[in-house]
Amino acid sequence: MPTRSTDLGLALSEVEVPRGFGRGPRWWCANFQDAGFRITLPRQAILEALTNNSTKHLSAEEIYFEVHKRYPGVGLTTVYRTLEILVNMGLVFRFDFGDGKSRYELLQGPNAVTHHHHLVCTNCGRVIDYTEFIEQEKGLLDKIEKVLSEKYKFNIKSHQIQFSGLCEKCK
Amino acid sequence: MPTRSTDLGLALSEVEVPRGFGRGPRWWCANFQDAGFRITLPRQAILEALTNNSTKHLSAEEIYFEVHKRYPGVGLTTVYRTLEILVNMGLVFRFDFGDGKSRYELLQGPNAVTHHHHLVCTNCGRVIDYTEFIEQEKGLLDKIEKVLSEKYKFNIKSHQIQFSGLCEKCK
DNA sequence: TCAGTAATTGAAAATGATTTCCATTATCAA
DNA sequence: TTGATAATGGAAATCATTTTCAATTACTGA
Ligand SMILES: [Mn+2]
Ligand SMILES: [Mn+2]
Ligand SMILES: [Zn+2]
Ligand SMILES: [Zn+2]
Repeated sequence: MPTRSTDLGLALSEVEVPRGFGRGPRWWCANFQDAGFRITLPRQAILEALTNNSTKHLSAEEIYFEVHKRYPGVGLTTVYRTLEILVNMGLVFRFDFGDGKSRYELLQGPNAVTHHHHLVCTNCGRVIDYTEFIEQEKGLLDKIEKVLSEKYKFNIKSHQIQFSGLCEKCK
Repeated sequence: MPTRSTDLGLALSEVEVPRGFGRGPRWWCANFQDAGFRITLPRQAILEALTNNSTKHLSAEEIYFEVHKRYPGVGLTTVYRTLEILVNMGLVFRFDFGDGKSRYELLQGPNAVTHHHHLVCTNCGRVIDYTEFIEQEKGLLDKIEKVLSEKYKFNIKSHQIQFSGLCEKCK
């Protein structure tokens, strides 16, 4: 018997030695297993949806719709639950752009978008990712983070820079 | 008759020529009048609550409680409505620190807190204002703002920098 | 391989912040 | 002082998110 398999039909060798992406192996399985969480079909589906839309800023419901196309049995509640886990594990970042719902962005994996910050239109909600000056931002923030961590005894996990205003159409 | 008075009992000379603060004259009246809004008792009460708590990060309901102490007739709905106006006028900034409710900070007036950014505990919700490196941050952000405004045709109104992590007690 | 056990799930109900409605009241220009 | 209309507050509606709970499923250990 070359590979054992789980009830999900996932070859364990894939779980243990991820190599590709997209339809293929699952780079994030180790994260789940290490944290004591199980690998389930809904969780796969949700990661897949995030991966296939890594340049967007999907809400929980939008992720649910995305998942629903291929896995109609997955519920919205599970989407919320999985997103919470992913945020806590640091694989996903949760944003609030002021439209009343949380929005999520994949931080890890081969398909993750590179480090960037945001420009948000307060009128229509449009969000632009920008990477201009990102190195300078990163340099300054690293320095600040070091000082603040020590002074305020904070264990800093992440940062966020956001500009708000009116986009071309809205101003 | 030296000064006329409004139905609110506010001497018009105070409205037109604000000079002090706290219990006294109303620096923000011009903002409301210029924007075509009326000066009302609920609005005074809300500005007063924000002014007397400018170092906190009150939610709409907390502002409502604060207002309620002195003006029990003012409703929560009006607090929400007034906050929206204040945010749009740029007198108040709306934050989301991840606890499910918006929080507000006074930006203008003699009692406003100086320009700063935030450190947020994702576990207990504690928020720390920091001003370390604020000049360097401001310098860099101004430069970035100039470039982004032009490149993306955005009319940038404000920015935000936020660090998230665990505070001393929670880590 | 397989059963036992605890984790996970989906649907429905609950929650809670914010918004909408609407009849009444108050501001303020004339 | 008065009239047009902006503003108000309470109740009801909305809507994103959370909770509940009985049924299902993944994984452990034999
Ligand atoms: Mn982004
Ligand atoms: Mn602050
Ligand atoms: Zn816009
Ligand atoms: Zn804390």
